[in-house]
Amino acid sequence: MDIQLKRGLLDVCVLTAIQNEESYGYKILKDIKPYLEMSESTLYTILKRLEGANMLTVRSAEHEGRLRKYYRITPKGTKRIEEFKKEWREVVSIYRFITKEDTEQ
Amino acid sequence: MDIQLKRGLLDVCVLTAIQNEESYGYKILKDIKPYLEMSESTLYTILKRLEGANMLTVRSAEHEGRLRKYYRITPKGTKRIEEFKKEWREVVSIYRFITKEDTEQ
DNA sequence: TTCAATACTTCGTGATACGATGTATATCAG
DNA sequence: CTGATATACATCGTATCACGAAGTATTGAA
Repeated sequence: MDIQLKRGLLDVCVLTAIQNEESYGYKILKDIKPYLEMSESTLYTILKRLEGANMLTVRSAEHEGRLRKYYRITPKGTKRIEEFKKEWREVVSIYRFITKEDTEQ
Repeated sequence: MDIQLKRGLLDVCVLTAIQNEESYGYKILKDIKPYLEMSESTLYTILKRLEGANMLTVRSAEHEGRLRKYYRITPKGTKRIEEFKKEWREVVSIYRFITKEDTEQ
């Protein structure tokens, strides 16, 4: 899938993945992959960014000898998802513009 | 509208605007604006990029004392639009992932 | 012991949208 | 005549960002 087209979806996908219960990097990646290909470096970059924007909080915990960082969504993160849904209407109207102009169908 | 969300739509919008008949920068901008806010510098950057990618061709012509550059779509440009439409299905499936996870509705 | 899976990190790079700024002409109101 | 607005295109610098590459470290199965 075209990178540019992904860009507006990545952040919201990550927030969605931790929306109902806290999760950790590796699991988030697995959960998202069936819908959207995302590399590890991309995910951890996004998690840092979302943390910086106060859209999620982090806690570290040890799980079977390995470090895990659990991410939990904040109200600001939830708000971000809601805003995305509102903007989606605009996206659909742009999609209609693109398909409407196609007289060849 | 969020810049990131725009990114995958801009190129295709511009191609759509010249899909049925050749057009020029200023007119393309006006045609697209009702659907999607785009600055002049962005448009001309995109037109250059699409020209470099052989998705459109350019011819210069004088119109009432002013220079105009007319842009015409190429088969490669048309193909780009078609590919976008195919990718759209993936985008919709991602949108469903985002809304489906929302148990609060 | 070698490999895959789990788990997170950092660095560098290329792509790109956009604001700011500039050039130039036509038109129209005052 | 003057100033503002619309038309029309161009360039530069910057900030954002996705990603590949490479690295660290543990567990468990072949």
